[in-house]
Amino acid sequence: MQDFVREEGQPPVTSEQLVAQLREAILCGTLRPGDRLHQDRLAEEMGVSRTPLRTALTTLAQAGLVRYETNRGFRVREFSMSDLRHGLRVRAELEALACRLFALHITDAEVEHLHDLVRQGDALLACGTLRPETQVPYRQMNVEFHGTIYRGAGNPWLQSFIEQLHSVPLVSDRIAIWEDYADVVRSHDDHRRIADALGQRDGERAARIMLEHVSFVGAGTLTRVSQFPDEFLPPAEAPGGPGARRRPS
Amino acid sequence: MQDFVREEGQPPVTSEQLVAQLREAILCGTLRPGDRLHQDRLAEEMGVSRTPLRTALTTLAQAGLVRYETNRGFRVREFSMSDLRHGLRVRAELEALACRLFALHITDAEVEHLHDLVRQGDALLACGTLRPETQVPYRQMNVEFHGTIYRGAGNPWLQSFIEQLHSVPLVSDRIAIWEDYADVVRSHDDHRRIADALGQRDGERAARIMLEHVSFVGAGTLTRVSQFPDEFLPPAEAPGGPGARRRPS
DNA sequence: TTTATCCGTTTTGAATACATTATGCTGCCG
DNA sequence: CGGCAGCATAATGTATTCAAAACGGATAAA
Repeated sequence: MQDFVREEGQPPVTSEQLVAQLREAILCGTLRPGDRLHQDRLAEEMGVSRTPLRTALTTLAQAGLVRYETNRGFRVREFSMSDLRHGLRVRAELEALACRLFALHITDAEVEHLHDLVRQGDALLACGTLRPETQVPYRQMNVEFHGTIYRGAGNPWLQSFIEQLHSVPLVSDRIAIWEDYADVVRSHDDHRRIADALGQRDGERAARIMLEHVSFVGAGTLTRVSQFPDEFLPPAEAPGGPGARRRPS
Repeated sequence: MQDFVREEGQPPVTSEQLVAQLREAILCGTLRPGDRLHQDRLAEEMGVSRTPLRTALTTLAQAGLVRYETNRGFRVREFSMSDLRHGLRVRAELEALACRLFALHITDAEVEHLHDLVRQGDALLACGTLRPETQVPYRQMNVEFHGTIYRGAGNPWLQSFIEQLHSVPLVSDRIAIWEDYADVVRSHDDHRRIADALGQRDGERAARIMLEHVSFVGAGTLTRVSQFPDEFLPPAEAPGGPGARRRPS
């Protein structure tokens, strides 16, 4: 919530730290899509002046997390279903490309790391059902699996673009919504095959699987989002009443 | 270098205009890679205070045209050959994807526009040789051809990423270095075939040609750049003596 | 000769002050 | 009663000021 407030006598806050805090607040939903970002208010809450705050907001605007209109300030960006679909389409394609590139120079150690992550997932899914306490570690494993591949590709542009997409709330695997155990098993099996294909230096096959993998998982997420748009998408005015999310004045 | 100076009594300069001016200066080479961007000096040259200038520089840093180090200021980003190769690889792939997506919903009018651009190129190349005065219009045609496709794809993320790559000095077609007439003719023939394929709604074929097209033209550019690195790339430590643009390694 | 350190200068980063633009209300007019 | 002009308010954009960090050179010691 308003965990922005800075302790007294702390090292001075830099605008870079503000970027991190604001990004976190946006991705966590503390700041909701469409929210107006009053500079004076925010600056006071975060314990800085408007200057570094504006710097941070400018950075986030360029990164696409907030929108800016001249003389009308910043507000948290809203993502339409269309935005999400388009983002997923490109992410799928880029991560597939990452597979092709990675396969060209992947080391045995990297292959082993991927297999290791697959084994972690095996263990988490071994119980035969979706348990709440396995969600977080499974998600971590998933993020690490994808990250290993697109970082390993060794193309800084590719990495940058994929990371931009991963910072979009619902495009990232980070927020994949798992409901059906069978789907998770299938998705995890994709991981296994991708690791195998990369182990055999078959980038094309890995790319094909990755393309389908991201597309399928993303489609599932989008379907669930469209069923319950209130929980994920901006237009939903918080049902918790007007008192919710009130900032201290 | 300091052609920034603003007329007196003009409408106030916004930081967005500064972004445009600085981008232009960087892409044109007025500001050279590695150049330190002194805030006081630049601000005075451009007739504004440091505040909006810093905003503009922050934006450009996020866009990747300048580099920023805390407490050490901004400097024009240097691109290594590796950066350029990686950028081209991704651009080729993304523009190919744009072809596939565009083919799904391209209109007859859009097809006609592409054919029209091809005809413009035909006219410019009709004389059978590379004439200096045709370079600019040919380049404009080229930029418009590619832009029509990747904008027409209708995917904002894809468009954004491609445009990011086009703002990298040597990755963009904007700066393609044409030397061999035969190469230009071949490149132009690629355009013709891409337009044909899109006219037949054959996105796959258009994508294949586009991938090869961008790769081939880019490779040519990179080859020429590596032959005369001094003219395009920064790392060439000027052997012309210590007075020239010295930087600590 | 080389290296380390101190101190003044320069430059950046943040805070404050000022100007400009948008916003919202009131009151008047049709 | 609806609509619009005008003013008061608030919020943004820019300029200026202040503080902290980095740079550079001179000096002193090894």
